[in-house]
Amino acid sequence: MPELPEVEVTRRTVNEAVAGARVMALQMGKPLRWPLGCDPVTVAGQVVGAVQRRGKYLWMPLQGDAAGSPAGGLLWHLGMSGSLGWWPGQSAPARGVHDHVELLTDRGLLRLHDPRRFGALVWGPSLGEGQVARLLAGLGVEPLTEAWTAQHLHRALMGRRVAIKQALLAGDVVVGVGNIYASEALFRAGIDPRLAAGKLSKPRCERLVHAVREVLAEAVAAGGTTLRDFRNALGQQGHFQQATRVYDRAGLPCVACGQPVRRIVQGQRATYFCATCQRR
DNA sequence: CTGGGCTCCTGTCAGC
DNA sequence: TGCTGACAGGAGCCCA
Repeated sequence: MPELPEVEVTRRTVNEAVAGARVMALQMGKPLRWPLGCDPVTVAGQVVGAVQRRGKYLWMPLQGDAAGSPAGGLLWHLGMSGSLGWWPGQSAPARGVHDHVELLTDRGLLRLHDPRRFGALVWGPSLGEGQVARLLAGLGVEPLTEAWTAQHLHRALMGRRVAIKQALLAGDVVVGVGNIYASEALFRAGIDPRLAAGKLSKPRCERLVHAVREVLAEAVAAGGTTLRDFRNALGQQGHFQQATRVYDRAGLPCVACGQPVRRIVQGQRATYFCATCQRR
C-alpha cells in the first residue's frame, strides 16, 4: 500500500499525535516481517521525539527519563498493507484481528493495522540515529531533496540493463517510488518502462527526475493514494487516486492521446503505460 | 556485481 | 452459492 507519499502523510499525522508523548507500554500481537523485537527493552516511561522518514521507513526516536539521554527508538515499515492509526485519550475501539502493534502513550493509542503482515517494527535501546543509518545504508537518495538530480540518476544507472521501471522500484537509486508512482512518473516523463535503465540519456534523466519529484509532491499534497484501505493516522483517506493517469487504467484511453493504456508485467509487478506517448 | 524469481500473508474479486 | 485462481501499494533472500 504505502509508497513515499503515504508514508510521509502518515509521518506527519503520527508526529503531530505522538511527538512529546510518554510511552506507557508497547504491545506486540502476531509477528510481523522481522520479528526482531531485539533486546526487549522496556520502552515504558520514555518520551517520543520527532518522527522521521527515510524512504518508506519511519523512525521514532525515544528519549530516556532523567537527563533526556538518547534511548534508541522504534523503526517502522508499513509493508504492503500496513497503516498507523491514532486514537487520542481512551477513544480507541477494541483491538481488531489485524492490529498487530499497540503503542500506548499518555496521550492516546497508536496502532499498526496490517492484514498481510509484510510490515515491520524494530526497536531497541541501541537503535539511535547512527544504527538506523547503518541499517538503511543501502537506500538510494530521497527524491524530494536536492540530492535527487539528473546527474545522480544518470550515474547510478550507468551500465544497468534492468528495465527503468524496475530500477526505480529497487530503491538503491532513489527511495520511495513504488509501483503506482513508478508508472505515473514514467508516463509523465514520456519514457517506455521497458527501456534498459543504462540507456537513458542525460536529458531524459532530467525529465524523469523532474517527473518523480513532481508526482510524489503532488501525491503528498493530495494526502496520498487510497486504492483500498490507506488512511493517515487520523483515519483520513488520500485522494491522489483521482489524479493517476495510467496506473490501474488498462484498456482505458490515454489521457494524452486516447490510445488504450497497456498493462504489462515486469518482475511480477504490473506496469501501466501508453505505448504511443512513452518511447524507448 | 547484476538480474531474475520466489517468498512472506491475508483479503478481494472475477470466472466458472 | 461456492470454489479456485489471480492479483494487490514491499522488499529480502537465494541462485545462476
